[in-house]
Amino acid sequence: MSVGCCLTMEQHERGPDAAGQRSGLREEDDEREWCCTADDRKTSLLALAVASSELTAVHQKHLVVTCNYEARRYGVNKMMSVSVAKERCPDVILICGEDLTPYREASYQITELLEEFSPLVERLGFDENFVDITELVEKRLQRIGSGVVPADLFVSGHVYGNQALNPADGKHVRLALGSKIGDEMRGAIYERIGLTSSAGIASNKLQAKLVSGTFKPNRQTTLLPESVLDCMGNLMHLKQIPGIGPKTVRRLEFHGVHTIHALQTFPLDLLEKELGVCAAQRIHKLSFGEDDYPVTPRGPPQSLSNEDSFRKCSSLVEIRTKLEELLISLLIRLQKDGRVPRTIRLTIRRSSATNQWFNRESRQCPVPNQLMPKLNTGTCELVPPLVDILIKLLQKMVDTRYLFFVSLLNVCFSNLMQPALPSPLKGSIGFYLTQKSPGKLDTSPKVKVKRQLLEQWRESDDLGDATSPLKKKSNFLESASEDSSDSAQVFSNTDLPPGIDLNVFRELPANIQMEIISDASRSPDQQKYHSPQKQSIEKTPRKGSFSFRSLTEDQRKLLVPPDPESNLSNPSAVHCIAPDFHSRTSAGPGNHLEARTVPGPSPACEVLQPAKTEAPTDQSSPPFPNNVDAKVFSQLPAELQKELLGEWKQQRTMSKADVTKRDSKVKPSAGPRHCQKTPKSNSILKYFSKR
DNA sequence: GTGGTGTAG
DNA sequence: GGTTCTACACCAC
Repeated sequence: MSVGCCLTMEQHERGPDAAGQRSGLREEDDEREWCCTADDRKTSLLALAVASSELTAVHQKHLVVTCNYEARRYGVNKMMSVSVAKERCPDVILICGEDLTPYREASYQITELLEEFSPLVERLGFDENFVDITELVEKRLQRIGSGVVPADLFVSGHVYGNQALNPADGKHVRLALGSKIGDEMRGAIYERIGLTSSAGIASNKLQAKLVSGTFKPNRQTTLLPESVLDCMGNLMHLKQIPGIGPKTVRRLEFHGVHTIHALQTFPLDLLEKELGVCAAQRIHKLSFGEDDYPVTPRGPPQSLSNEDSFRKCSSLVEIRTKLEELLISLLIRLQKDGRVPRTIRLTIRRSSATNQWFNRESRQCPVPNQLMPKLNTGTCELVPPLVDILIKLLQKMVDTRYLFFVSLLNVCFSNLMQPALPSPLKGSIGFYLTQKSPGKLDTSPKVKVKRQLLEQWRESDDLGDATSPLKKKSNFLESASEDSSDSAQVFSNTDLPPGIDLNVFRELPANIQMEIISDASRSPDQQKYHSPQKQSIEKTPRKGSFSFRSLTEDQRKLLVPPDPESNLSNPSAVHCIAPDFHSRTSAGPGNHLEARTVPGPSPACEVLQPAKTEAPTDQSSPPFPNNVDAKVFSQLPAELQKELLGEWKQQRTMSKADVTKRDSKVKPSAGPRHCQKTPKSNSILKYFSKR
């Protein structure tokens, strides 16, 4: 029999000495009464940012995604628009919850802590973890002696349905021991990270998850086998079963299945016809509380993505700006992760007159070989070529010669591979040896990672292709070893930075050893081999710190080449101000957005815009360009119409200057795309009628 | 490998 | 199909 534990983070109670500072959250949040209920879903970690003593809400874009009880007393609620929240509660403090960096990092700390108990930890979102504690339980059972049940055997926390424990039942004994372990885990999370949590202890993942929320906050519940059917029967909705989402619910309800009981008794063959054999059998079993899916540690994420949504984005200039921002924070994460992506994907969502929202659509392509080695080095020079690739992917989905509206952009790096060589640009090999969350190499014990790295080093040294990245590594070693040829020192543990295994260290090439040692002598804030906690907690900048807007001026200079010449020669390096967008996304005090410095020519000359084909800028002319059909325009949502009018008006005032600039600075041969003729009048109809 | 769908928090 | 920002599994091709 297996024993599983599902832990859900929920609360942040201690002062800045605990998780406040360590997870990079607001230091002033020193009193916390915040707690989340079982139905809070993803917001519990976001809630960490909420100062409970004040009226506080977390928002993403124009929506309040969560708020504290103080704010709720004034009528603020989740999923309420920010404007309504402000109306009801003018003093509410709004915290932007769009940058998930602090939550992601806190989340990985928790997972790592749980891995100290058992290697079988499966993350579910940012705030839930499944832990398979079967082995731990068995060990404890052996310790107390088989068949001998201690008289003081009891269940830590609650028992579902108040069912009495039967000490003669082996399953009961194991679950009781499991409850003790669950208690210890929650204690450790509280002691070391400062978060309270709820837990469910049961015989499988489904059951553990379902009971974990029975008593909240800061409580745990154990489900004994005899209560499983009760537990399932008490679920009010099909959607409460993890694995049954809204689509499946609708399909089930279409066939008259509205309750758990109805699902249990629904003929399996009909279910298989409707959902397919696999899915049908799975959810049928789930309805009885049966779940044979094992706890599966996922290791590091399989992809890294970043997205932003907006009401509309209709020009390549805006798209480029957005893509740059998304890419920059992604590249920083990629650098921390240490792996190299082989695939890049762009996902968009577009809006139109007829359908407010399209489903997402995406296109992906391999990352060009020449870019790959640099991708995790944090260098800014990759932004322009990557943006170019993304624009090409966009143009596979959208004909950008015509008017288009995109309301979401998502950039995703996937197919993440360990680099063939630790990048010298990274500055520290120790980084590879010790780096863990959130960009960790692996969640397995450090030694294993080190061995893998050493194997990689050995393997790569055996290869002789002069053009391969591996050979480049070798070249790097050769050049480096010239400097360190006399460094055949004998090192002891005291020479090494914390966390580096001496035996592993000794197997590294001499020059790499020197690099690690020289890293150790740097000032602490320069070092990259903090202990995992230090690295992920103390070094974590405050919320929003990884977005371009919040970078320091120096950082921006690093990321945005200041040379106007380079911008001229490479249009994709042009950076623009998008005041309209920025003002919409600005997030209140402490998170305001700044206009970006704009080297290079005006971005307006870069991309075809509807305004460029407008009628002469006569005040008496229609307010929109003459290639836009008035009828079609009138079908657009009022909001869009308003924004377009404003935009076109602005462009009209700018167009003269732009044309002059373009004529004087840009040669006709600069790029066919930029010189394409605008679509014929009314061609916008094509766009709208198609969809 | 690609692209879409569904699910999850 | 309520948002947002992820992440993964699965399937068809």
